Amino acid sequence: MAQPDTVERILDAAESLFAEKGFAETSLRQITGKAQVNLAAVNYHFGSKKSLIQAVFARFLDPFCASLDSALDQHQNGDGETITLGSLLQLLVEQTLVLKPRSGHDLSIFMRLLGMAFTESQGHLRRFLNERYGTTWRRYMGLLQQTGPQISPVELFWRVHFMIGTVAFSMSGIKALRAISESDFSTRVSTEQVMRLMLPFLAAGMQAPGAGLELTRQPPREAEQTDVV
Amino acid sequence: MAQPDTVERILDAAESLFAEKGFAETSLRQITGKAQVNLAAVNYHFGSKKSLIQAVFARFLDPFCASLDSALDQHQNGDGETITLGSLLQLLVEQTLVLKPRSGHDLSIFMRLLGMAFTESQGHLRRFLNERYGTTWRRYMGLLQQTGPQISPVELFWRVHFMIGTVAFSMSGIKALRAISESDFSTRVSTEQVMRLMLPFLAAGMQAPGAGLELTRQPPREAEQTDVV
DNA sequence: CAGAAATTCAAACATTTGTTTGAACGCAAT
DNA sequence: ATTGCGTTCAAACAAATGTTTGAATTTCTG
Repeated sequence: MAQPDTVERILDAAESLFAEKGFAETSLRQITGKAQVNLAAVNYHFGSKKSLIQAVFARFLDPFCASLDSALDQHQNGDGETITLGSLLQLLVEQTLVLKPRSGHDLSIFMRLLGMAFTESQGHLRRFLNERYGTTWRRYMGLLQQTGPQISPVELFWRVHFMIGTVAFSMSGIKALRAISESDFSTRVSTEQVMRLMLPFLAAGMQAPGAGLELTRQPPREAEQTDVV
Repeated sequence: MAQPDTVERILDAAESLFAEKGFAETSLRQITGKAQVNLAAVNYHFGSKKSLIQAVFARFLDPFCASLDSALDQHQNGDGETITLGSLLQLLVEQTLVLKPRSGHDLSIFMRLLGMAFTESQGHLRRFLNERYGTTWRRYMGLLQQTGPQISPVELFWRVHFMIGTVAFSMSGIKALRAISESDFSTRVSTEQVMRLMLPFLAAGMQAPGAGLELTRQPPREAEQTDVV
């Protein structure tokens, strides 16, 4: 290796560009340009643009899920302490904040990418993430259900995604939103402050009484290209 | 005009394709293919792909904002009745549901596009929407503030966007999410049911006590390419 | 019906995209 | 020094994209 890790520089550039403009709107030439490496470097080191996208996610989701998993281990061995919804959410926030240290890593980039993982069409991404992090995710959801909230599993499932939506969306547009917020209220807010503003909103939402909706169980339909997360 | 409105067919195809795959990932050839019109028709009728994107938004935001505006008129003339946060939200939901009637218009498409309007990089879109619907939007935000919630204007501002995030995100991935929900719980939920599940979550979140954050007023920074919504 | 205007169409255009190629380079080990 | 290997580089490639063109066709109008 000649330059201080070409691979890392590509990942850095790709990460921030993806978060800023999306996958399709970001060209390899922009990435290699920003990273100051040769155009062919991406295909040499990663094989393809798709693989690069997956690598970007793997770089922060690998440590995140590992760290979350062990934190869950530790939490479950808390000698009989009942696991509460609050503690599970708190744990998630902690793991998220711990992750930050890497150089210019604004928390918003992390969240933005996470949101894109759900939103974007990119079928290959969803498959990749599901294969690689599905078990951790399902474990967390399972624990969440075990806290015995006053709502049904289905409603809990949706509420978790409502929560993700709030976070992902706010962090997605945070740059533009912050600009409006500033110009309208002459008040500057940091990414962390926005997250802190989010907490009471989310907590209240999660603990709200159920919708009392009659959700009738039905036999699953014939498989219909269920490209599940 | 020869075929049953080429323009309309293009808009229909573009709308559903955009909602499904995003702007950049949708090519004019896919659109014209689905609409069964000639490739050149888009540039002939709309001028460019950008203009087509704006036209797609205008088609449902024009009536929506007009209808919302008059509903606000009517609401404000409610002989002294105090406007509550609840009534304002309720009003928004009503206007949204009224909009549905057009043919195959799943509510999710509407919401998905709305979310994309905030999220996507597409600078031209944000400018277009701000110019065209900014006043209605600011009016609504103003009324929301006048309901005198227990939180600061800044926090209210962010909460509204948290709310939008919940809706937009859930509706964005609703197809995939619904698939998971079905396979995990053998329970089928409609788009409207998801929205109804959302209500208690959102209501509780909006009415939650403030974060109690010290947000210090600061002089606005030098204009920094503030490409505001 | 005839002419004009509007629309559709197939073909081509110029760019941009991701990817591949083969030579040049750098640096370790023999 | 020379060999071998991993890496970088400039150049080119095929495919796809948005757009334009000019003739053909349809629709409207006088």
